[in-house]
Amino acid sequence: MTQARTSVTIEDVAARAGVSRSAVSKVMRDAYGVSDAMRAKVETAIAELAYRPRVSARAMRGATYTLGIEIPTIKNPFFTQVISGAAAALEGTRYQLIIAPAGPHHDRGPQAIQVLADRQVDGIVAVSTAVDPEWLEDLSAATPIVMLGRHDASRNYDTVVNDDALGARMAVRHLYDLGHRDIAHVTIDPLWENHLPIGPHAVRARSYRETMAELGLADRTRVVYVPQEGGIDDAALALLGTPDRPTAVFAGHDEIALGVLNSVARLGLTTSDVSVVGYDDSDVGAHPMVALTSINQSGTRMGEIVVRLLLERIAGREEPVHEVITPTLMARRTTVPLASGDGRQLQAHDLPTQNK
Amino acid sequence: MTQARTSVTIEDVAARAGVSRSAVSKVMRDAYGVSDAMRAKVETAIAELAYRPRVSARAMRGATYTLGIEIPTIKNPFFTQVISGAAAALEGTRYQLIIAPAGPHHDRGPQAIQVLADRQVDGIVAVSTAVDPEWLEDLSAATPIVMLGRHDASRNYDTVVNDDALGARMAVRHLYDLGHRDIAHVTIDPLWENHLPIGPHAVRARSYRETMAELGLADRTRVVYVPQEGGIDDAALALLGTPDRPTAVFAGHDEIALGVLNSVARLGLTTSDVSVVGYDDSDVGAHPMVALTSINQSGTRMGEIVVRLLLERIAGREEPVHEVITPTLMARRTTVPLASGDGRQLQAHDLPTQNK
DNA sequence: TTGAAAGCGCTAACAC
DNA sequence: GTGTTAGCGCTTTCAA
Repeated sequence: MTQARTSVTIEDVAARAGVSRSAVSKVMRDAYGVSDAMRAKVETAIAELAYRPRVSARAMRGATYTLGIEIPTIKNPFFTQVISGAAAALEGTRYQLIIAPAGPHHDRGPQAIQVLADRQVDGIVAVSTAVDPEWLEDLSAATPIVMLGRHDASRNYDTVVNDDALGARMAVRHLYDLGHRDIAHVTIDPLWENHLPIGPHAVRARSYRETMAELGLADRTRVVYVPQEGGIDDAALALLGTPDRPTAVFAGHDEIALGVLNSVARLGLTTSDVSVVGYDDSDVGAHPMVALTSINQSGTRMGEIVVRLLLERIAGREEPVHEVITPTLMARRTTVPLASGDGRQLQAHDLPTQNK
Repeated sequence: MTQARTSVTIEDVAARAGVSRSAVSKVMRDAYGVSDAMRAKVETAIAELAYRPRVSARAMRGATYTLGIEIPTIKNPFFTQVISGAAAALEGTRYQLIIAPAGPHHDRGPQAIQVLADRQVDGIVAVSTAVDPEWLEDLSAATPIVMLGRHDASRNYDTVVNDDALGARMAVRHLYDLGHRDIAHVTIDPLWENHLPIGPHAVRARSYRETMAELGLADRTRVVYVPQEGGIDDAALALLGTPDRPTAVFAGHDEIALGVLNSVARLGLTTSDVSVVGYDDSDVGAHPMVALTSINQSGTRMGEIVVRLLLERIAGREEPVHEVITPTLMARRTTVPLASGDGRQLQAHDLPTQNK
């Protein structure tokens, strides 16, 4: 009885409407050369049969009208912001978005991108920087690609990056201006980024070192690496559990910053003991109960830009575009002047400013 | 010069290996009847040419080895937990996961599911309850489907639900045991669930009412609806900004609970004035700086189960399965005894308790 | 303006 | 054990 697993094809629609398959195809893609009468007939038949063209079949000749986005992990809210922005930008177009998460293993980025390519998407947004440039060149020859957060330039693919060097500098200087000198940087293990110096975290780390040096704090420079997922707490506890703990931490992203705050709390400390700055300005961090000072790089906006660039590429643009976003510092309660006692939690004293 | 946009096909591999296309196909699917010698030759050719079979072409005859998951919004961390669980369960299989977010519009669930069906995925996990049962029957006749959080039963699709009635009861009783009588429920607008009484939030709301009635608090019952995305703060401010504000709030999920806490803070109140319970036990809520009391329904575990059921269906199971998960209460700092004093953050006044 | 026909890259009978 | 062949559902020349 169950006819099951068989669905209506373009052939059925053609029969119902009393026209040819190609006629139906033309109507669907509103191609040139269809009379109003035929269009009406076909559209009726489509509606009556609830016909849905199969993307797979279509992919063999034409486009899939699908854009794919690869993200390292769905757990990091910055990436969900990007996705929201991208989805919003696609609203009203005939393109759909599918998402491929790379997951917890630090070498799965290329695999997730490949998953999208195998599915013949019309364009790919990729976030992982752990991708071999050569492989990327090949891939981008066959499919339009936009890389997010990759600090290099290629003739074949577009890039959208935040000015990570500036963001890191702002974070460090903000802490410095509050009187902090012992400023550590906690960031993700560079293994994740395949040791390439072009990922956002590599750039932030470099800028952190440079800024510390500029401020005459080269000897106070301390970088701690944490695994991509999990393990943040252990690393933070180790850093903060020692007598010579830093008075401030600049975290590579908000998730790490939250882990650091977690450890601060577990050690019975407060943000008067350890100031914390994050990166991404996620909703969670912005919540009044957390009030995390953070660098905003507007994931939503980046998502929108990324989609725009991809659609331009699909429409035929050949020259590469490399967009740079300027970040903003959002000062909140997790950064407080050094050596302050507290009210809400702080009063002002003067800080020894040892500028040159 | 750029040969571009043309890639290696099964034909090329066959030629390189000096065998037929079907031989290559068999090796790829490790089907029966290939000599070791041939296998070796073919595998070499595949590697040398970096051949990737096209999922679209494969979809026309066989399987896509792709599972699709539809979620209402990527912003709700519970869904990202489910995705993580599902992805983990797929590790080591040849199946891939793609994600289709429905986005901010409350009627886009079916559309997102359709996106997956159009792409010929081998199975679909769907979360939206705003789906016409009849349409679902049709779809599930053609593609294996597991519905998450849908409190109904069908012969064609499997379901995985949390015992939402129990969870809501636990939340209300927990507050009651702390002395609260004025307990409001803030949940998402039922429009989102298409007015069907089978969605998790509808069930929680019903259970809330019933539990209140059982406790003799029928006249204290108060339900406030908020839009799916955004608008939580406004609704919460309106609820808490009045003199007869409730002393406790049971929120439909953690995101809403965070919004309520946000409003609590903005009104200059603390959780000593208003206790808050959430649902989902998200990472954010569990953070020590938030310490949200919540009902845990283990999204990760649900994701794993959902994948297992789907793979069983694909393997041929016909009889429907309906799994029910038992939730757990995680008591944390956002729920405090009514009228308690205490060190951390509050002074006591006495409240007029007008019990029957 | 319309339709016939030739594939797209792959799988699965079926022959050899 | 291996190759031949017939499509899967669609788009796209190219004739009519």
